[in-house]
Amino acid sequence: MATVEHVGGDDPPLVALPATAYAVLGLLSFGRELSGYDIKKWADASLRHFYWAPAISHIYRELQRLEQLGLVEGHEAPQDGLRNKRMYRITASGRAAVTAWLVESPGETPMLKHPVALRVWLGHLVEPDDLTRLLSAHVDRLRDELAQIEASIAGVRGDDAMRYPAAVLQWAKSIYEADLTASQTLQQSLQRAPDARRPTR
Amino acid sequence: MATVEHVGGDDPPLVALPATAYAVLGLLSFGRELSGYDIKKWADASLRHFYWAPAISHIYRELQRLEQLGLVEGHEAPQDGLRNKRMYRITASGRAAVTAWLVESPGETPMLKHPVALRVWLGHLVEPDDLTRLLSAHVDRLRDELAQIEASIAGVRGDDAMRYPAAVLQWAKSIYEADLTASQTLQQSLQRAPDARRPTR
DNA sequence: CGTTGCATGTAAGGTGTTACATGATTAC
DNA sequence: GTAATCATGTAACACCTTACATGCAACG
Repeated sequence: MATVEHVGGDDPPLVALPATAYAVLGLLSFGRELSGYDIKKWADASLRHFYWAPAISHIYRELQRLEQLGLVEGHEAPQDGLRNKRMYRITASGRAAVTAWLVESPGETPMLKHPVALRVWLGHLVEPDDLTRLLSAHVDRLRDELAQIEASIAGVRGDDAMRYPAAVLQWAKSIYEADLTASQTLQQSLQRAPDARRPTR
Repeated sequence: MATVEHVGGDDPPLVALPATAYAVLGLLSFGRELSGYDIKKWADASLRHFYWAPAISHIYRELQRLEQLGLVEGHEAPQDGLRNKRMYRITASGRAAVTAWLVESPGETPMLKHPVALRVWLGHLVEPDDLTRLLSAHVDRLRDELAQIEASIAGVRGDDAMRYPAAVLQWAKSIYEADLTASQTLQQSLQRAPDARRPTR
C-alpha cells in the first residue's frame, strides 16, 4: 500500500491508502489549517463516535506520509513562549484524492467491536450478578458518551460544510440510544429468566 | 504481551492476551471440540455481528499460541478420504483464564468503525446524489445482515449455555435495526434540505 | 471442467498501539 | 508542587490481514 498509482488519463492520481489516512485528509478538507494536535482533539470529539479514535503518534506519522505523497503541506508556525506548531493544509491533489476515494471506493462493511457484547455472550462462565453489573456500567458509559455527542453537536458551527458532520453525529446519537435501550432490555431479560442451575464454572 | 504472569497464590494463572484470543477461547468454552475451520464458520455466523470477523489464518496462529500456553489441547482427527482435521478442546486452565478475564478486566470501550458514516461526514466533497446512493446501498446491506442474524438466532440450539449467545444476537439485531432506521432518516433529512450552492469541489 | 466447500498452514508486510523523550504554561 | 494541557516526535512491537501453497470431493 501507500503507493501512488496513475490510472487512466494520468490525472487525478488514485492513491491507495488505508481509510484512516483519508479520515485525516478529510479532517483537513474543511479548509482550516490544523496541527497534529488539533486533529487529535477534533477526532476525539467527533470521528471517535462513529469511526476512529486514533493514537496521537499515529496521526503524526500519517501526516508525514501524506506530506511525502504531496497530499498535504506543512509549515512551522512559531508560538510565543510555547513550542512551535507545525500546521498542515490540504493540497489540491489531496482534495482530489479524498474526493476520488469517496466516489470510487465501494464502502467497506461497517464493523462493531463490542467487548460488552462479547462478555455477555460468554455469560455461562460467570455469575449472573457479574453480567448485571457489567451492563449497568455499560449503560452509564453510554449516557456519558451521549452527553459528549450532544456537546459536539452543539459545538458545530452552523455553516454550510458542517451540515454533514452535524447530521452524522445525529445519526450516531440514534445508534448509541439504541444500544442503551437494547442493553437495558437485555439486562431485564437476563434477570427475568435466571438460570435454574449454577453456571458451568 | 502473550506472557504468562503468576499473580497471587500462583493459581489460577492470569494470562495477558488480546481480547481476540479470549474470543477464540470463548468459542471453545461451550464444551464442544472444534477445528480452526469450525471456529471460523461459527465466528462468521455469530461473533462477526458484534465483535470480530477473524481471518482464518489468524485463527490457526491463535490456536497455536493458545496450545503453547496450555490453554487449549489439539489432536489429529483422521477423516476418511479427506485431509486430517486438527480438533481443539479447552483445558481446565484455559477455562480458568477466560473466566478470570471476564470477571477482572474492566471491559474496554466499544468501537464502531462505520465507513458509511465517514463518507456522509465528508458529504461536502461529493454530489448529494452520491450520498443518496451510498445510503441506499447501506440500507440494502443492513437488510441482508439482519436476515443473517435472524438465521443465526433460529440456528441456536435451545440448551442452557446458548441462552446468552441468543440474547446477544437479539441485542445485535436491535442495533442493526436502529442503524437502518437512522440511515433512512438521514437520507431523508439530506434530501429535504438540499444545498443551496454547489458542493465545494 | 471450473468453481465452491472442506481443511491447514507459512510468509510477508501494513496498521496502529504503547512507551519513551522533551519542555513550557496554567490551574488546583 | 504536582497534575493537566499544549505540543511533537521516535522506537519498538503486537495485531491482523492478504497472498500464497496444497489437495480432495462434490456440484453444475
